Amino acid sequence: MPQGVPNEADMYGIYPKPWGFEVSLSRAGVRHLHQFGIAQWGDKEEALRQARARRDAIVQSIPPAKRRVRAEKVRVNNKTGTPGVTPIFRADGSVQGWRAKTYIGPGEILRAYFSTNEHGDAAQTLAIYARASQLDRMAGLTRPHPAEARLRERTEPPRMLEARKLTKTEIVGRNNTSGVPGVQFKAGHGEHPGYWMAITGARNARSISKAFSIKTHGSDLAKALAVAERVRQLAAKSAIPSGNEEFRVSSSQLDARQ
DNA sequence: CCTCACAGGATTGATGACAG
DNA sequence: CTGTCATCAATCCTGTGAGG
Repeated sequence: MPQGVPNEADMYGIYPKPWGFEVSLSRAGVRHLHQFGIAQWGDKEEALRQARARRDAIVQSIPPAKRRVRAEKVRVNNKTGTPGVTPIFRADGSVQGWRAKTYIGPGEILRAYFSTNEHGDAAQTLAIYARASQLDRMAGLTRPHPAEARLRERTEPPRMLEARKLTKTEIVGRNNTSGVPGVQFKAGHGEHPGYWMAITGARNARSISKAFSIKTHGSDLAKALAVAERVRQLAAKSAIPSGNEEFRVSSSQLDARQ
């Protein structure tokens, strides 16, 4: 359908973002927008794969409008009540005739004219019938994008999403120094070597945190204790994730030390 | 500070309306 | 009959604010 400069075929409806990819398709006035962050899906390739799968699912489940339906829609600037049918006026303002015009495709515009001299009041009706006849020549769906039809008519269903989306508490921030979300290093004052700290935010409450001194536990154990504390904090928050490799590894490391 | 949902503006081609 | 302009609707793109 009418559009800006179309994306490359494999990127139809997909827009790269600094943080990942956005899927944005519009059907029947409804915008279908989904975002796939690199942090949530592990890497850029996986985020793009997920975005494509979602895009394909939308394209295959929601076809674009039929061209004929769109052509029959009465627009706000229509003055006759019948799209494609317009009166032709003489210089004195009287109606000279009625015309039906329909755009079928490039280089194929159907036109029919009915003068009031020849047909009288029936000219408008004849033009309306002609318009209906012209619309019978209009087939197919609107083309939102050159690649849309190929994607929609693909026989195989879109690949289902195998990867698990990370929750917010599992996402490792770009500036995270520990590799574990919610666990961070805090420098100590003066000669103190510092701390490993677990911190978890709480909805409608102050965040909870606990520090483990490197001076007391040593760097590795302090970090492991902070990771374990983070797990405990998440459990207390009733949001403990399952099957998270990061936590399993960290917990086993802690177990080996105790 | 980061992610993400949401909103809205810019851009563009298809189409209707209209003038000559 | 033909050309031009206005409008529409979808894609493309950017900004903002909530939540963590």
